[in-house]
Amino acid sequence: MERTAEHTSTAVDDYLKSIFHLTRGSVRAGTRDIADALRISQASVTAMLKKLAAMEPPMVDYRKREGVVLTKHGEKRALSVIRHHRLLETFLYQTLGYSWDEVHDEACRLEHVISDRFEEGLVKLLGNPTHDPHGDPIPDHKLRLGRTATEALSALHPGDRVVVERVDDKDAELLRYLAGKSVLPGRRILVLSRSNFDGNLSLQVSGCRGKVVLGPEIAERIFVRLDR
Amino acid sequence: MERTAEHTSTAVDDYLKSIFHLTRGSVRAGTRDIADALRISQASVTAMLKKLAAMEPPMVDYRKREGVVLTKHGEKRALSVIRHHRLLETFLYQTLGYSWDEVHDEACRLEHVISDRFEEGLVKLLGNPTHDPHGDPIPDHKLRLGRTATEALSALHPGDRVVVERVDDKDAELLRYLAGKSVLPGRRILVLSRSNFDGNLSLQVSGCRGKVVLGPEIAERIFVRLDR
DNA sequence: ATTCCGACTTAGTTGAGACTAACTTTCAAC
DNA sequence: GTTGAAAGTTAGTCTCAACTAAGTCGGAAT
Repeated sequence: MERTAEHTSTAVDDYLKSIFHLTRGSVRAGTRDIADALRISQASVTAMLKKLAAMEPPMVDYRKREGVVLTKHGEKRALSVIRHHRLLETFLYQTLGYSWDEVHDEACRLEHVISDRFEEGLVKLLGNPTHDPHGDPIPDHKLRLGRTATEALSALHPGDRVVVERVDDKDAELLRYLAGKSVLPGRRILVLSRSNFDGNLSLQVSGCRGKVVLGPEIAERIFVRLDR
Repeated sequence: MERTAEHTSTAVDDYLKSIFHLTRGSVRAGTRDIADALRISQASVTAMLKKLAAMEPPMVDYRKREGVVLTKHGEKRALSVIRHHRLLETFLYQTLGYSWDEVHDEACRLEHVISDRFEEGLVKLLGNPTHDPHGDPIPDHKLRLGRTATEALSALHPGDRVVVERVDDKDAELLRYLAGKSVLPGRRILVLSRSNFDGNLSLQVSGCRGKVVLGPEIAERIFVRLDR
């Protein structure tokens, strides 16, 4: 009902979130990468990057043909949206009984709309959680992002014992597939072998009889820490 | 993140909701009334009414200079949004610990965005509630709106004993004021007297020592049923 | 019957945020 | 060094939903 203009729009939030994720590792995000992540045209991205850079205070440092990074302000805003997103995922999973693969899309819609009061309510209800259902760390109330030293499952060798920490949450079909194989955050895994031919990993998963075989593209999206 | 186009937009939802509320009682809603309710210009309303009438299926029956009513489809949609709104208010109040006057604005933002799955989760969590914290009936899953035979407190006479059923929820300041006087849904009230001079009502409220005096504009926004 | 006011409509504009089409820059391969 | 593709930018357009300004309509009071 209330036609209250938000300080930053849904679209702006989405751009900042994408840039945040894309600039983990690489220094600057390219127009192309952002366009692909948001499934919009490159031209639209160029236009928006100019706006983000022209805001007061500026949300990004944008240089033509060199890409963007977030400014301090842009990063704060991105982390705030990510905090909302991950708190919501945790809530949907724990309180509303959503399955693992359903939480992402709903959280994407709600994250732009909830107030500080709502966030506070969730924190209290959920007991100040530190990780969402996929194992991603939830930025704290000062928007400091916890790090969990992890590596991709695909980088392991036979004999390694690890615990699943986090799974890339973008792809609902993948999540459903992995849930079927019991590859969930918290599960322990023993790497049995790796094929020299196709790179497939053969795994023993705790609480699951028989072995699980995963292709390298999938193993790259599962993050683990060493067990013990 | 996902740029999924909703079937009806936030703006459309708000128009349908307004028209629904305005056409309780009066037959057709006028452009002026809708403009005031949504705090936008008359011209904007005229433009949107044309669009709503041109939709497939049409959401309203609009006749120039005669006003609008909802069609069956428009009413279904309005009731769906109202169901979302009132379920959310109940959730915010009961589960997240919001106060009486905080729930409306937050629900107004969330109501457009939650999925059927979310609605279902709320219903299960809250035990299929029939009324929101202000006493308004929540449309059921078939979108049938329960009626509670009530009359405005302002229509009562000295000696009447009533129970507060519902309070107009639009005005957060009013809600805070009434909460301070313990005029809440469920409270019993005895009407002590009414002033011939200014129409003020003098009341005895259950669980509250001393009497409460309310002006007629306020009493018009409090709905009650007879006690016993 | 005229007048006047308020409700309503029309016409034209704006700003967000998307799009396509066409041009430029960069860079790797030859 | 030229060339060709991929990445990036510019220019112009579209839709949505708001706006203002300038009319029109209709009913009540004179």
